[in-house]
Amino acid sequence: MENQGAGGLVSNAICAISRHIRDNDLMPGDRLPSEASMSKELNVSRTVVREAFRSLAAMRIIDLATGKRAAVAALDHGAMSLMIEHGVHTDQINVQQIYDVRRTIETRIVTLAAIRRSDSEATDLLALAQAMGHAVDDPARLMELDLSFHMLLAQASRNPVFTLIIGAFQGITRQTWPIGWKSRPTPASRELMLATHVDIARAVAASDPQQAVASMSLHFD
Amino acid sequence: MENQGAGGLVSNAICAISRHIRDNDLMPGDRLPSEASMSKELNVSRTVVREAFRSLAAMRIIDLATGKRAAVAALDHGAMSLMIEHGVHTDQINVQQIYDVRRTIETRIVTLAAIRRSDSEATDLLALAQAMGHAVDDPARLMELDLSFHMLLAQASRNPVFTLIIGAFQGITRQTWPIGWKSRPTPASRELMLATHVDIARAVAASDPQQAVASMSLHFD
DNA sequence: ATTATAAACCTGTCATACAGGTGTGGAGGA
DNA sequence: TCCTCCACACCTGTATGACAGGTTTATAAT
Repeated sequence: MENQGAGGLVSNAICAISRHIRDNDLMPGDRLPSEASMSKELNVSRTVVREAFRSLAAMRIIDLATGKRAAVAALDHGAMSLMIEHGVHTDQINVQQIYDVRRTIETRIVTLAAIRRSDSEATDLLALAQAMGHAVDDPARLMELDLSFHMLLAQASRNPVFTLIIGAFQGITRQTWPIGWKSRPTPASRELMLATHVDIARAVAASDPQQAVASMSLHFD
Repeated sequence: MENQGAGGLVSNAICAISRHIRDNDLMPGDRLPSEASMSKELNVSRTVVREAFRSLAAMRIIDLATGKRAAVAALDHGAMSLMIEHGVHTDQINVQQIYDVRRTIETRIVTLAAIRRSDSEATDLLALAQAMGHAVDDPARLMELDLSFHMLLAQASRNPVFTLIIGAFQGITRQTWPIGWKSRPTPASRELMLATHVDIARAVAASDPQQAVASMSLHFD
């Protein structure tokens, strides 16, 4: 992929495994060679192969499980979530910047979702928005519903990259959401926030992109 | 971070190291404990600690170097790039979808860049756009200039998350750019594409967000 | 005080061993 | 012939010990 003959044996092994996936057109779920056969093929110790596998697993490119052989992984935002959290904790990213990205992306997402959503997504979205209204007194639950709402919206956009990015923000959002909630102390402002979600869901269900964007803008103010 | 008492010793170690970074407020460049001391503290073998370090290094959360102790890493898109490439190679993402995300994001980027760009960024951007004009016959070089152009634009937006995401697309773009270039065979259409970049650079230099967005839209058509 | 050198420390890699999870094929029964 | 169950082969997870080479630090010599 990038390092070929240098950079340490582990890097080489990572490249070799990645190449193996590409060259054999492996799809998610397909299994890779065992550590032993890999180490024989590359003429390195099992240690090296193991560390390579671990590295790919950390990036969620492959799945590891004891006893079973490694398998190609499906798209997953877990690793990206950790990376974003790291950036925030080390003051390289601030929450406001993430908010700006989310606004940019979710504006596009909601447009696509209004056009491409399936019927079941429309109903689920509405159900989530309404469930949020019933969880005003349970912040933890409310937060999870909020996260699910935006995640489902992203899925409805039918663009996995959007889903990936929104998912990548979940980790840090879980840690900062309560702060935002506390900054909205009056019942009126809280009701407004919940109403916004219902509006978005309704606009998406009605396949009305413009109304959806308008509601989303409100949500981010 | 997430797994506490379960999921394998390596996961535990990863969490412990992450926590160590957060609890001690380590900043990029700060060094972590050695593998040996870590393994003693966590009561696991050095093998486990090593695999944990490797995992964090794969996500570019820490930097490893032989002889030196591990250090907290600066934000880097290398890992995300690999993840995106993996998604494309396994048919979980298609290039068109990435294009849509780029368009969405770069439209916002160019607005911010027009507002927040430094003077040197404005000059560099123009220089890059013009250099592209002189490299029409050298596709490889042209591509790299193109990538640098959009990367610099992202940096000028003063939002590292945008920079991160644009950077994450570099890997796959390097593999698909030539295809797009070939689909633009006539000199006229190629000139147009180059002119678009100059237009963007000029609009950003002139601090004219609306013109910048207009030029960017053209670029994506 | 500066510099050269040696010792201490650290990571990269290997070989080996063993516990425990997984999958498969074959033996035996219906 | 087909199904069930089990033992065995295979595989991963973890530990230990060893050694080569790179890095840092402390020491000694100038």
